[in-house]
Amino acid sequence: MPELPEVETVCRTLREPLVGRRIESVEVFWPRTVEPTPVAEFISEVPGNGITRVDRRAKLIVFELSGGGVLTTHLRMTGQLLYRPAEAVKAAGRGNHLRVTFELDNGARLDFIDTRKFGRIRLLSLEDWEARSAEFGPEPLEAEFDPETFYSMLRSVNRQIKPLLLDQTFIAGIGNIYADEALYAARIHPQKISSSISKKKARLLHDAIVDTLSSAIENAGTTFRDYRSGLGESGTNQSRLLVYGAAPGTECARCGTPLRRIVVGQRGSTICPRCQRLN
DNA sequence: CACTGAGCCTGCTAGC
DNA sequence: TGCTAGCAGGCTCAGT
Repeated sequence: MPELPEVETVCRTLREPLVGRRIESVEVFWPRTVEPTPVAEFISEVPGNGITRVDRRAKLIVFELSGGGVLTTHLRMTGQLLYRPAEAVKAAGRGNHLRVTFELDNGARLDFIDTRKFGRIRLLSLEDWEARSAEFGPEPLEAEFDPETFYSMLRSVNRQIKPLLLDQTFIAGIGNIYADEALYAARIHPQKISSSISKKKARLLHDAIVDTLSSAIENAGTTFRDYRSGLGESGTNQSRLLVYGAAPGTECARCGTPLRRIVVGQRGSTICPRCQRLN
């Protein structure tokens, strides 16, 4: 599932080929992908726009358009945003799971492929986008996210730490993979109540979040199955994960205790029962 | 306020 | 072997 490092990688790989291009035409094969904009409106509004910026906010890829609007793309679980150079367009064809395609002024194409159809592409005014963006919590790789701030954020609510990390209005961009990895690195149980986390532990968790996300970006993201960069390449970070996706019976890399799979906030979580204790 | 459950989807897999 | 039921999972919304 694409999280901050995967979305950042897609963003970086698409920026160079897309900025400065113009969208010539759009085809929508699955109408719900562009909800709530009606397909007819999407198709009439988007073409003719130049792409002036490609950025990331939380797990969204944001395309700033020359006409003043913004396209935001959320990949959810299985979405892929692939740049097809002109010479590769023919071979790419329509494929099985192509939901939306943008044809560009250089003959290239930007394809939104999404097996499970959970992904969304939204067309927003700049004002609406700014309002939406303001609902997200801080970006964990920005300077504003410092240990002191994080500690006071944790103290401000009484919630289980893992669902809290997954809450995009609390902190932006973290999903199931990196929540499990960061909590394991900081030796914090996913059900630990946020307000009861010590200042020292809060710093450890802060640093674990930053380190986990940064090194995942350096490794171009985690590819389990569907995730690809904007140019179709797999990531390599999966080989560095210590808990997420571990086979049953896998031993903790630190203490050798068999890892355990539990459910927290309705999501599967892998922990070391010895390193990550509730009390 | 904090948490739970349904719904959105399809591909894979465990179990028969 | 062939089938089906159930699971996975980010996010939103309604309900407790």
